Amino acid sequence: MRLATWNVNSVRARLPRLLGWLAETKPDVVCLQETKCAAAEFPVAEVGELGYETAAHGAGRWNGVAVLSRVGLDDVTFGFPGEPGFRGEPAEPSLLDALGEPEPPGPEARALGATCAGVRFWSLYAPNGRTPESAHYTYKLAWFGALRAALGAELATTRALVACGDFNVAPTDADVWDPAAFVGATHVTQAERAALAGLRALGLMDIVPTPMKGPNPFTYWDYRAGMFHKDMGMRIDLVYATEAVAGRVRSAYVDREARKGKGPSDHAPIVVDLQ
DNA sequence: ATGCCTTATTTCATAAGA
Repeated sequence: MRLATWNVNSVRARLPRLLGWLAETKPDVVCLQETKCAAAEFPVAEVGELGYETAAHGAGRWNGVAVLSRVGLDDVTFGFPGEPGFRGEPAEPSLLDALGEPEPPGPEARALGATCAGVRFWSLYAPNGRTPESAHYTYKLAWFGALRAALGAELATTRALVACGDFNVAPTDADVWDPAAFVGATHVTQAERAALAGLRALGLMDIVPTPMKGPNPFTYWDYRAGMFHKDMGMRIDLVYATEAVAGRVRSAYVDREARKGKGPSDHAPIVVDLQ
């Protein structure tokens, strides 16, 4: 079985490239992030022509996740139990606050679970966090905490599970092009890395992909200033798998070819082949 | 060679990304 994860940065803007990549790479299961469209707007028919079923979770211009599968797609779950929403700083006290307990914000479209060929998949798009001082950072850590609890509950009864996607955390200093450039920034803080360690403590293993070129298994390069061409990137897209899956891994690579050329996503796909 | 930011939207400007 061939599985993949890819932050496509808009599935509709990326559709020609996504279809070409699917036809060439022929993954069996694909977890997509930042689809940036409502579920009803997802190009289900187009990927269907290539043999894929779709489960899509999205609410418009931000976020959005999906799973494509040509080996079955069952038990689809939109979001996870306890998933928090974002609560920003209110500009002024709202009328609702004055009336009592404010309504908690609903979760964003950042997680979708599905079972394909006997493997439980989670396509995940972690909050960015913006800066360590931001309410978005607090939200990011809360989201990871709830994710850990939800995955832990599933793992009580599930042996084969893959939680993959854009985690928006670089696991180590080797996973950014220049650690000095990230001092005081999000994606590299101790608390974010501890959140990843919490997931690994559930029994999930980090399937580190092989780079196609150079020493760094980066998966993201900013669009600006020729960052890709200088390999000034980050490894923030991760594949976390239980032993039952990790033990079947024959190879894993970052498809940097998909980051080249006209109109790429700023993330490259990770492709994993299982026995 | 791989090439210097892109996306969707309340669109000719903005928020967000990481």
